[in-house]
Amino acid sequence: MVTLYDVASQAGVSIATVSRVLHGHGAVREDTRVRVRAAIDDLGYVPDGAAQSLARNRKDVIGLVCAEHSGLKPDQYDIESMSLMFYDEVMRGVEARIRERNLSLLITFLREDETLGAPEPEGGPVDARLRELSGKVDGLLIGEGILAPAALAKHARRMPLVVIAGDTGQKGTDMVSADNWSGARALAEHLIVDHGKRRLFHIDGPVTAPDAAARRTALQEVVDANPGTVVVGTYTGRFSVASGQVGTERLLAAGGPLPDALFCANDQMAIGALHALAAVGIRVPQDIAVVGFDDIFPASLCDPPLTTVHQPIRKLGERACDRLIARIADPAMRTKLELLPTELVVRSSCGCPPGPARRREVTPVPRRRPVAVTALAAVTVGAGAAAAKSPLLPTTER
Amino acid sequence: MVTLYDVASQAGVSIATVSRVLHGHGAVREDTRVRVRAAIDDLGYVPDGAAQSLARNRKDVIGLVCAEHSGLKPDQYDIESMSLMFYDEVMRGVEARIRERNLSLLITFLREDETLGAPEPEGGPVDARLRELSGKVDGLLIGEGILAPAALAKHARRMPLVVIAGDTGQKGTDMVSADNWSGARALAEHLIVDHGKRRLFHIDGPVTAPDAAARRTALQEVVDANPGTVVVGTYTGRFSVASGQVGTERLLAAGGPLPDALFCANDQMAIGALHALAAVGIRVPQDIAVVGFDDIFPASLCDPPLTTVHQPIRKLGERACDRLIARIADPAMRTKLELLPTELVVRSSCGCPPGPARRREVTPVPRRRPVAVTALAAVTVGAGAAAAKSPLLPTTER
DNA sequence: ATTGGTCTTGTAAACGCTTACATTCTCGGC
DNA sequence: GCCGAGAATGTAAGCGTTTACAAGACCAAT
Repeated sequence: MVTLYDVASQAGVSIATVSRVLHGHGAVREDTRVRVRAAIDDLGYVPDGAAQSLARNRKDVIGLVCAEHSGLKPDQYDIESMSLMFYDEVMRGVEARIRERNLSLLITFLREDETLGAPEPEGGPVDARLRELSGKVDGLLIGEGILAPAALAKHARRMPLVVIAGDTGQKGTDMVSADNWSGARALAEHLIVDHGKRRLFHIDGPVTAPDAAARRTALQEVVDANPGTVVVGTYTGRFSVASGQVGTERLLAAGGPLPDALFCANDQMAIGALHALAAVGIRVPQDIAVVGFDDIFPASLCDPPLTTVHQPIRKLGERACDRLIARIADPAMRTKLELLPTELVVRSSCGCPPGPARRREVTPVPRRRPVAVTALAAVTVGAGAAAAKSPLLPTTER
Repeated sequence: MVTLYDVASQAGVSIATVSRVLHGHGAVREDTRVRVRAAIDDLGYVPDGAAQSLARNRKDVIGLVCAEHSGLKPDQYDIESMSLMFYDEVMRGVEARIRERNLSLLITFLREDETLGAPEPEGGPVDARLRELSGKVDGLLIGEGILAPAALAKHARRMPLVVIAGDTGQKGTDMVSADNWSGARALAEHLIVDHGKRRLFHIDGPVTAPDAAARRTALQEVVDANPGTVVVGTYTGRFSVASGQVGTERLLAAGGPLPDALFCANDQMAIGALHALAAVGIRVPQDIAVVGFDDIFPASLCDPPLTTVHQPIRKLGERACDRLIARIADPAMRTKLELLPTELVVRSSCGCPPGPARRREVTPVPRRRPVAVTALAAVTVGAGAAAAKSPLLPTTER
């Protein structure tokens, strides 16, 4: 291994001088600089990262902790696994930022069996992995749902840490999330206000999922805000295609009039619903509208193409990274939650005419306390949306 | 920051002893061990990775260098971008191995504008990034097509390095690739031997792509080996949906009898072909068969589902990682190329009946010099395949 | 020549760990 | 009680940087 000493002796200077020309810090006479550069090139010297970290007292490395969905067969993609791409996209966002600042990115996947399928309380293997990691990085980016909020907060106290797509209710930890709530509102309003749907069936996500909660609340609020509208039933799914299908089959088996629309908590379940409906010959969107959430890739491919809400995943990574870097620079900074706007993606499963997807960024709706929302929404939000005459409806298109 | 010294003084021992209980190396009396452990937990001590690396003279980090396809709009998946998932999958394979051995994974994406769209000769920005990286890792995994073979070989001489999906012709560098050649042979044989297709049109990949070359050669060999079979034309595409579409339109515009099959060098182009065919009402597979390569996710979703060849991408990552670790342990080891078997995925675009995909691992065909192949293949391979009566044909299914 | 200032360069002390070697305990056998 | 062999522990020398500080070189002004 070539070290500073080798370069120094080859160039006939001290290691301090070599270090200086390497970083352009102190003043170095032109001819010395040239000599040193020559020696560096000649020997093919590359500074040792570990020694630099030790001397500088920073690693210039940030860690990204992802949850791996292990049900997936290696080397086989399927619709379920599309949610996996979430982290791939986050990673690209993070990496872009990292690189601009000449840092490095350390990746760790946590398998589902490690995370116990549910956020780990504390002291478990994930906790240990995180501690171990903390010796190698300046800060950590961690996905939601991997560690229980309490454990997360504990780690955040010991090292710079920001949570990606975290529970927006949780305070005291830096977080960057998509504005699920406003996105779901926009989607519900599109269905209710723009399309005049009145009787909605809700295929909900797991009760433990914070994003499902946000979407659920938003739907309920929009329904409450629009008299005459009602959620005729709810099925609690598990975010999988199969559960969306089962939920729909249950609905159909129960008999009674078909609801106007199926509001699914994610695209996978919406796709499941589409399957179930197609199986019994119910036409979408003529007989019933179906909408999803997330805008996973197959959403644009299914029949009919799915109206959904797109999340700014890559941006999530970028912002989380920015936040982390800020936190590293100033550990005393106030923690905060940052909500990124989502995008309403209108295709044809909602009843809009077929054609290329129409996209509209959802302006964040300021969130009020539950009581206030119900009261105000009837006036403010409902009326506002109606007055604005959504640019996504066929009549206003173009 | 809590250091060994803090723990040592808290436990009333020397730092050497703390280090010993930390790693269970030397003998430590039970009560001391307990005292030290208590101090560690108490202070929340975590060893500093940089200091460890420096002292141990190894980083326990390996780097993965991926090429990013920059044409992609952030946050929007499309068919083209599915090839991007290649690295995501490789990464998972690598990470799995890395973790078993308690190493860390450092990720770097190279954007297309950095890689100049083509393998960089030497001394360019990628070269510099790689050198820089080499100070932070014990070894590097790098994707094919990022750096020109010569530059790659130069780096390989300076540090442990293995190429993923590299040009299988290149020697002197460790490489792990999928057996494109055997996969393409199997696919071509399925079309020609099993389905009796005689007149094939080839939608080829770019001349610069080594994997396209392997597939091209394989096709030609199978054609040569089967008298009466002919490649009626070739269009050189660019691996994109659009180029597949254009190629097919050209073919149609040229008039003349329709070939029996379209042999596309990747799935994206096959999907483009499907579009072009559907646009003029030509039915697949009744009027013409179409096959792709890679088995990207949309291949199973398009109409009809695409018969193609699946690559063991995750395994590629695993094996490359294993190889790198071996190389790090023994820098003098002979370099070698490892070919991983591919899988023939039969859906219905080839003319097989619809239904779930039938998969069959392709046994590697020993590669002979061009002359020998042509001579022997007519007997060995052709006859062999016919005798075996492919288990994928409808008649032999089930 | 001396002085004082600016440039340029060198010296040496960290940084936090591992580990070879030295030292001190402990204890059974005498 | 003393010896010697392990066992347990401590000491200190690295590992390759960065950087504060010291020192030397050079030059203009005195």
